[in-house]
Amino acid sequence: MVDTIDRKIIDILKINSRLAYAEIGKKIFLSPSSVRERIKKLEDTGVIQGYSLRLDQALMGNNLEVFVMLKIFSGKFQTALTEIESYPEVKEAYRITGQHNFHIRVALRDQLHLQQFIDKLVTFGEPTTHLILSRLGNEKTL
Amino acid sequence: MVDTIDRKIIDILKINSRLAYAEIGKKIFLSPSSVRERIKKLEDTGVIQGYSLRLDQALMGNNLEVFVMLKIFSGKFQTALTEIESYPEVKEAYRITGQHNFHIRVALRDQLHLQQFIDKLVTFGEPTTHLILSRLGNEKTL
DNA sequence: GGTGAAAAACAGCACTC
DNA sequence: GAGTGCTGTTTTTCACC
Repeated sequence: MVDTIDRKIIDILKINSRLAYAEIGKKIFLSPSSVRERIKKLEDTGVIQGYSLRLDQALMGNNLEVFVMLKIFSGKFQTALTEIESYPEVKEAYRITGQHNFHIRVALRDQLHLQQFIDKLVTFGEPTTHLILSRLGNEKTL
Repeated sequence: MVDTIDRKIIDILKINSRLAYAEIGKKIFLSPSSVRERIKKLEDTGVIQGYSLRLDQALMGNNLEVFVMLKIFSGKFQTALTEIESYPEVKEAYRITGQHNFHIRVALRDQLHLQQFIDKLVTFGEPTTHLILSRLGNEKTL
């Protein structure tokens, strides 16, 4: 379903999804229209779910990035789901196996903001927080 | 530095970074050239670090996604850094505070692939693995 | 998968406020 | 400094081979 050429295109789009089809074509020796058709097919079949961007959270005014693992209180699962989805601070959220039910990455302005955020979480679960010191290799995908 | 209009543009690009400047302009009542100028400035100042895409890892042939927390053996820190960066299975990697030194998200084909991956990690650290059951709200940013 | 032509989008710059 | 309009160039989008 996803062949070698598709993978090459995807690898290029990972690094820069705004590249012109013609530019992508040059790299893999394919005409712009063929590149476009393949990308369209990848979109239609759902392999490519969308196009996003990498941001510098510090320059966005968020000087604090943390992971929060959440152990949800019994009966609060649905609440947790809706709440987590609604917070703009949450950049990624996953349901996971293990001691905790959710794993989220959060971008915050400062310690006070973190405190306020934690205060919201404790109403439906028990959070464990880890600070993010740095991110490795910034050219990967979602 | 990043004002309200910039934030609106960023929010639009988060959802679809391939939108034309004219389309973005329509949404926020700004001319295409102004949108273009603002985006260029955001790129130049480093707020926007690049453009990427959201993939369906299952459709990419990776039916297993996991988080791995790594406690690096003493003296193996530099090795860990280089190794982690080099694995194509690693989709995101962070240095964090707490019991573990690294937190990585990994996409794998199957259980065997996971086993082989873990085998590589144990040479420089102690891994703790959590399966990812699902991802919430797929329209967020890196 | 490629080609070619029309339509759209982009990049650069001069101009206004 | 920020926004707009204009212009040449590039890219996209088709129908068709």
